[in-house]
Amino acid sequence: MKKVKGDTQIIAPFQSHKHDHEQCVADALAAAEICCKKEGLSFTPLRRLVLELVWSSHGPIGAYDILEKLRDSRRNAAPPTVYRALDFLMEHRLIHRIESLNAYVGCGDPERHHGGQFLICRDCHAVAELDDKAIGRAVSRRADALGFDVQQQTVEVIGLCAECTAETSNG
Amino acid sequence: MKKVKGDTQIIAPFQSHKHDHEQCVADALAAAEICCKKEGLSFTPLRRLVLELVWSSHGPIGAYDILEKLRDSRRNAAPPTVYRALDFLMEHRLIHRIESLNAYVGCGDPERHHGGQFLICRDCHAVAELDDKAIGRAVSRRADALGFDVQQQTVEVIGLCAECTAETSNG
DNA sequence: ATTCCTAGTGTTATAACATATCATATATTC
DNA sequence: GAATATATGATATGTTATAACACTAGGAAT
Ligand SMILES: [Zn+2]
Ligand SMILES: [Zn+2]
Ligand SMILES: [Zn+2]
Ligand SMILES: [Zn+2]
Repeated sequence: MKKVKGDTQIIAPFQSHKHDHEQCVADALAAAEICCKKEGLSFTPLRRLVLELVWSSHGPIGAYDILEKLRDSRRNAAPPTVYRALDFLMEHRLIHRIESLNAYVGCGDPERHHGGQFLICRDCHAVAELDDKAIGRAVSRRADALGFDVQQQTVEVIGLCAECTAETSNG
Repeated sequence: MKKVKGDTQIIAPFQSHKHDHEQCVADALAAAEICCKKEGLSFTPLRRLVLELVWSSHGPIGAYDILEKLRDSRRNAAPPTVYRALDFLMEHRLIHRIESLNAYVGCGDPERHHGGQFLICRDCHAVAELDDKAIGRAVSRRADALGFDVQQQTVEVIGLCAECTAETSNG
């Protein structure tokens, strides 16, 4: 996933179905290393491995799917093993949780603080991560009008990505 | 819950902590009766009771909490009893599911088609249901720009409602 | 009226997701 | 190196949701 400097609205775009995902994973891990070093966090092998598994998935992945893969290298991993790593990664914004799927996805830009806005393809499970100011503002405006003090936003949009739409209509 | 004709943006506003909730429940059940009759749906006693339990709760309520209350009158109710009723109610838009809470809440206007946008108070668990065009447009605009075909939106905002904010700051 | 079908519910079991608790190991700090 | 804090191991349990099959009541078709 490549950052697009200057465009503060798209944290992570949809990737072509054929892109080099190995590179995405490598980049994300490198970014996480830097991020953790900068904040003095202990990015242990276990946490690193869980992050790698999350990124390796083609889309949001469930905790128990992570667990299953994790057991390839850590035979006695148990649910808490995974959930503790996920908690760490979420706390430090290296991953996000997709509430509507009970699943986790790598964050496209851990260094920037942002709420989660996601477009999720029902077909290929690709995810685009946004930090769309217009959406945020629209929410804030309505909340303000009602005297509501916003603490956390969840915006998850399910649908079909451009590639899948094309493939479907070409059939 | 009173409908505000002319304002198409707020499906169901926050209610005062002291409002007559019995009346909300009664109104909602009456609306559901009409809605089901109009569409030729069988609004059975079980489904009616589950809807009543959802509405009776002060905020979003979990399936197993519904189950527990349901057992007061239906001793051998089991999870499928509840989930089947919830499925029916959701399919016909009489309730919504709050993804971020794994909980269910009565719909403030079942006759109008709308996506779910919710403000949820962390303190008193009150929920305001919106159909804010500005939010919807902001999402659509960004989705269109990415060639994404939106099928379903989840917008759930956690925070503090006006009354709770006031109570908190007053001490 | 008998047969057939369907929608709704009952019943049991299990899948899927998440946390509590206590023990052990491994780093940091002094 | 002892004390402390952090991380992980291990076991059990809690919470949310669905699968699978049986039974019933009521309407349509013959
Ligand atoms: Zn990729
Ligand atoms: Zn797709
Ligand atoms: Zn509604
Ligand atoms: Zn409140």
